[in-house]
Amino acid sequence: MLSIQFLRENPDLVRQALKKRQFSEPIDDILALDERRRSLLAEVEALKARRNEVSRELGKMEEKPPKLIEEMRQIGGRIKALDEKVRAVEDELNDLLLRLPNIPHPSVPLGKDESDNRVVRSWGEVRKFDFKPRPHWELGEALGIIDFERGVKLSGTRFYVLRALGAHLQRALISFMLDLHIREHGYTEMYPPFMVKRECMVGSGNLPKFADNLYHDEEDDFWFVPTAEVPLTNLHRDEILPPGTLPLYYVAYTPCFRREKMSAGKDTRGIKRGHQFDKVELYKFVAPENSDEELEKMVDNAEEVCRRLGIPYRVLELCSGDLGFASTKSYDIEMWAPGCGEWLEVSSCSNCGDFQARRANIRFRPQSGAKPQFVHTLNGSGLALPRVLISLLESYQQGDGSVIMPEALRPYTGFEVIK
RNA sequence: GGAGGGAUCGCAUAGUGGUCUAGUGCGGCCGCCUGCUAAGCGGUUACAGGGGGAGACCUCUGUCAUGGGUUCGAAUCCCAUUCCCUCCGCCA
Repeated sequence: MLSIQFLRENPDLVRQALKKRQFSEPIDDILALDERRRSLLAEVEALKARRNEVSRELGKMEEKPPKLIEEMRQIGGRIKALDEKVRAVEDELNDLLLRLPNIPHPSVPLGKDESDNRVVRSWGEVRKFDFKPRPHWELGEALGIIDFERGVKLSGTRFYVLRALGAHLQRALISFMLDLHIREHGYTEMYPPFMVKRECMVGSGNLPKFADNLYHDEEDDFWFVPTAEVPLTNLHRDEILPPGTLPLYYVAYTPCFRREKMSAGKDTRGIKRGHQFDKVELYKFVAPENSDEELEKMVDNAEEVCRRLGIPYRVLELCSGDLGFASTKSYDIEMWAPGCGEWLEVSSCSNCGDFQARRANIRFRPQSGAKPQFVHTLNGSGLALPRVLISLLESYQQGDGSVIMPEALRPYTGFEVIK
C-alpha cells in the first residue's frame, strides 16, 4: 500500500510511476476521499473535544444542569452520525488504496509486458545431445516416477503423483536447497502454517485484488497459501522490531496452492503448471537503505542452487509492465529444459520496498528512542520445485532413458541414477 | 465440542462510572554521584491520525484484546466475537 500522505503530496509523481505499469489508477478518487475524510475528521474531533471538556466539568459539579446535559445529548448524536460517515469514507478510501500497485523502482526498464524483459546474465553451457532429448513427461512415465493418470483420478486435471524415486528426488531437492540456504547463506529455516487468516493475505498484497487466484475455505475463512511469502511476510505483522534486529533472513519450504484459470492448450503437458506445487522460498526483512543491495544478494543465493545443480540458467530483469503487484523491482531466473526446449521460470526475486510492511504494519526502531519506520521486505523463490525437476530430468537424461543425479544432490538422494 | 476463569503501558500488577491527563514496581534510556562494580539519587519511557509552525515544538482526537450497546461521561456496566488458561470429551 502506498502512503496516503505521500500520495497527497506527490500526486503527479505517483500517477506517472503507476502509468508505467500499464494501468490507469483512480488517483483522483483517492485524493477526493482523502479530502472528504479530513474535513469530516476536523468536524467530529472538534465536537469530541467539546464533549470531553464538558464531561470533565460536569464530573466536578454537584448539581448537573439539565440544559447542559440535553446539549451534550445532542452533540453525542451528531458525533455518532459523523463517526459513521468517517468510517464509510475510510473504508472506501482504504479499499482503493489496497488495490493500488507498488511504484516501480527508478532503475526498472520501461516496458509493456514480458516481451520487454531483459536478460542481464546467463550461466552454463546448454548441453549438446547425440540423441533427441525427451520431454520430462515421457521420461517420467517411462521411469515410473510420475503418474499423471492417477493424479487426475485423485484431483482432476493438472494434478499428478510423484512415485518412488521421483518422490524421493523432489524431497532430496527440497532438503538440498534448504541446507544450502541455512548453512551457507545465513537464512533461518521456518515451517509456517499452509492456511492463513484473511489479514495475512491483505498484508502480503494477495487480497483484496486477487481473490480469484486463491483457494479459500468458506467455513472457517482459511486461505491456502499460494507461496510461503504470505506467511513469512506476516510473521512480524503488527510488530515494532527492536534496534539491532535487522536484517532477518528466513527460508521456508511449503506447498503452494493456486487457483489459476488455465487457458486451454497452454502448458497442458507435464508438471510445469499445476494447482499445487512445492517451493523453497527466501524472505528478508531489511532496513530501507539496504534493500537494493539485499535484492542482488538474494538473486545470487537463488542462482547458486542452479549452479550447484549444474543446470544452465539466465537472469531476467523485469520491465515495468511485467512487475508483480507488490514489487518495486524483480528478477526472474529461468532454467533451460532441453526436452521441452524452453526456458522455465524457476524463481522470481522481488524487492517490495515498504509496500507490504505498510499493509502488514511491520516496523523497526533504528535506534533506541527513535521513531519506528517501516521495514523493507524481499522475497524470492529458492527455488520452485516442479520446474527444477523438469530441467534436471531433461538435462541429465541419457540415451537409454535413464537419468544421472548431479553430484551435489547425491548425498540427499542416496542413489546416483534413476533407471 | 462442553463447563469455568481470564485479557490493563516492554514485563508484573493497581484500578468496579467523573479526581485516569491510567498509578506503582521491574526493565530500558539519559544524567548525577561514587576513583571499578553494585547500590543510591534525579529525570524519562507507547502508537496512530487531524490541525498549526520554516523548525526544536505546540494542540486536538483515538487506542486498557476486538466490535457493538447503555450513559452527559466507560479501563470500569451490558452483549457478541477472538485469543489464552484449567477441567472434561475427542483425536495424529
